[in-house]
Amino acid sequence: MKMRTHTCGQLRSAEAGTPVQLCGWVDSVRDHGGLVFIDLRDRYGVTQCVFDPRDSQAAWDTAQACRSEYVVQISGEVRLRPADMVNPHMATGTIEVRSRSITVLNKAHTPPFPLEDRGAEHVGEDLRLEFRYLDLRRGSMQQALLLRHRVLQAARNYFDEQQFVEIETPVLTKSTPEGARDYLVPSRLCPGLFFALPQAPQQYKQLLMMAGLDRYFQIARCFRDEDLRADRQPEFTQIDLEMSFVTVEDIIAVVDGLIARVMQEAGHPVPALPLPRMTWREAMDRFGTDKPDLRFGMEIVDLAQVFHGTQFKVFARALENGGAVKAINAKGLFQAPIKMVEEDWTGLAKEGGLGGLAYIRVQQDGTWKSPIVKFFSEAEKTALQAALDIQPGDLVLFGADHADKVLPVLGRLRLLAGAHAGVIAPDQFRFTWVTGFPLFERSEEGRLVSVHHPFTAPVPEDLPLLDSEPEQVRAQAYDIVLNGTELGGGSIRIHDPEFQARMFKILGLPEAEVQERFRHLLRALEYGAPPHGGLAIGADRLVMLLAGRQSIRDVIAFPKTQKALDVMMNAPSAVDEKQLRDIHIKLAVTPKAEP
RNA sequence: GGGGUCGUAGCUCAAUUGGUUAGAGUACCAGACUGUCGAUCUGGGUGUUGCGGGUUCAAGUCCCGUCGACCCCGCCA
Repeated sequence: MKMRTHTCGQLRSAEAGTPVQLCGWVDSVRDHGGLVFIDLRDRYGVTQCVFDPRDSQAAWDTAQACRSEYVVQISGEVRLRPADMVNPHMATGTIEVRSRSITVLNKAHTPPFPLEDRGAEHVGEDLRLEFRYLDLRRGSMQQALLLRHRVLQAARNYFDEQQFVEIETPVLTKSTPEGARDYLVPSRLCPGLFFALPQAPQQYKQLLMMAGLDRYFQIARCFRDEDLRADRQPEFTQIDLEMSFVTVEDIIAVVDGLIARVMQEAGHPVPALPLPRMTWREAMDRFGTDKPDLRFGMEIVDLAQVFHGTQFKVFARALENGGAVKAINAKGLFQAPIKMVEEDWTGLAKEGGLGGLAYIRVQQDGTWKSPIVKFFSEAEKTALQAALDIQPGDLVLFGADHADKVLPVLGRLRLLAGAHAGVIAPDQFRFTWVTGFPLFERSEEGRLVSVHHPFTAPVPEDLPLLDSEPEQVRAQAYDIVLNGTELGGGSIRIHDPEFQARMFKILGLPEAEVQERFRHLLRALEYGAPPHGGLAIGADRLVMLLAGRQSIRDVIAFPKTQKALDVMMNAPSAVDEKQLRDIHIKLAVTPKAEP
């Protein structure tokens, strides 16, 4: 005999008269003294079960003693509800189960927070995480996990159709000091040596191309020991892929198809393909960021022409020093609190290295209120109005300094202004590719470092600049961006061992270090490496955006808190002496007592 | 490492200028009720105001420290 014949979301009018047995959680008990109603819940839905003492006194007794979240088994018969008792808000609202017996499979304490989505949305997240198994009983959390499953399943199907092979790569691997901080795992068999958990399967997937696997993908867990954010967890999931004998165009086409498939699976409008593209330079100039949010305007406008030869010293000095004067028009925000503009936003500009933040508030009658307008000539005002399409009610924000300082500041102000104005449509999905990233940038110490990673191939026509002006060299790298979030990125890799060695040299890596860290890769390149490239998409971020959530924690079953703690399992935790002895570790600190 | 918001009943929150016995909704408990479905009605407060110290006649409120959650900067090749 099965424990249940149907699920709690399954029964309809067609089953009227059928004997059924249901299992689930007590969602609510409504005790009328005579009749008792139990709403029985499982993953699939809720079914109303009615207990009438005239049907079974024993069942009625048990039913009225049930409490929320008891796990019960109910058997009875499906019955059509009278027309005036149909509940149009329930999928199973046309029927109920006339119950003849009920078994309490397990009692339950009163939950520490309400499990109805209505009451649970404002519950402290730390409490939800401590009792995550209860939090995950909630419909909205189950929907999120279900969407995640469907998106990943759709990705698997898509890649399978495209002749990709799913291959697992090691989780115990080698530390790579560049990039993010590694999670380390001590080796018991090799005293004093450590594995690292992978930040990404980068080198393994390249080696799979050299193995001739040609098209690889993996839903890969990755680990980075860095500080957390709403969209960053120390362990996260990438949809990782790599292809041989391809150009940038081939990879973008495959990912375009994946995006379309996933959007369809999530029930969102499928974007027209190919997805739009812009260069990194254009993204920086128009949006002040390499991950532009295209859901609203307020784009950055260059004012070098407008203020050429201006009397306003701040702008004149910036332009004379090879800098820039740029602005955004925060449309309609002339009444933004002056405190926000002069303290929060100006503070942000100063953090970004600017001297301050100039602004104009355009009153409804068209007059410009601003500390700086008095320095502008009539011609400048006219040109400025035209350049920024200034209308009554607008707020114009200026930045004047070197472009690489001005642009990021205006980019961040644009996002704040857009949010403040409420013009960022939450239900829109605006994808864009960003291509042509610089290959190198200068580190704080002035050293040349890879923007992406040291295996990234340069754009061929920029090769002559490699030694003379390395910072002008563009990479064959690309990011896929959705609504201002970097979803993923990748590149065409270097497949020539001599060129790869030259790259390490340009990056200033000592030969000994190259040998220690990358010998396997350089050697593999010498045994017949195909041209190849790939990309990785942040699966958590993708699902978060598709689900309309604000945090990736909402689409991860068991996420960590901002201090990277698992407050349900209470991890990390102290270990005993013997465990430490086994792995040859001596603690330099006494662990803080656990909470 | 830095900036910010917060911490009061199981949960979500309130508590005037520092002033009586810390309240409300909900949950929970008990009772009533044969058609409810956010059931209803009656009754019940279940509290280490995160923790430690200080100021004061008096602290949920002010000060110092500390712990924790969240958001952001740095960081994330």
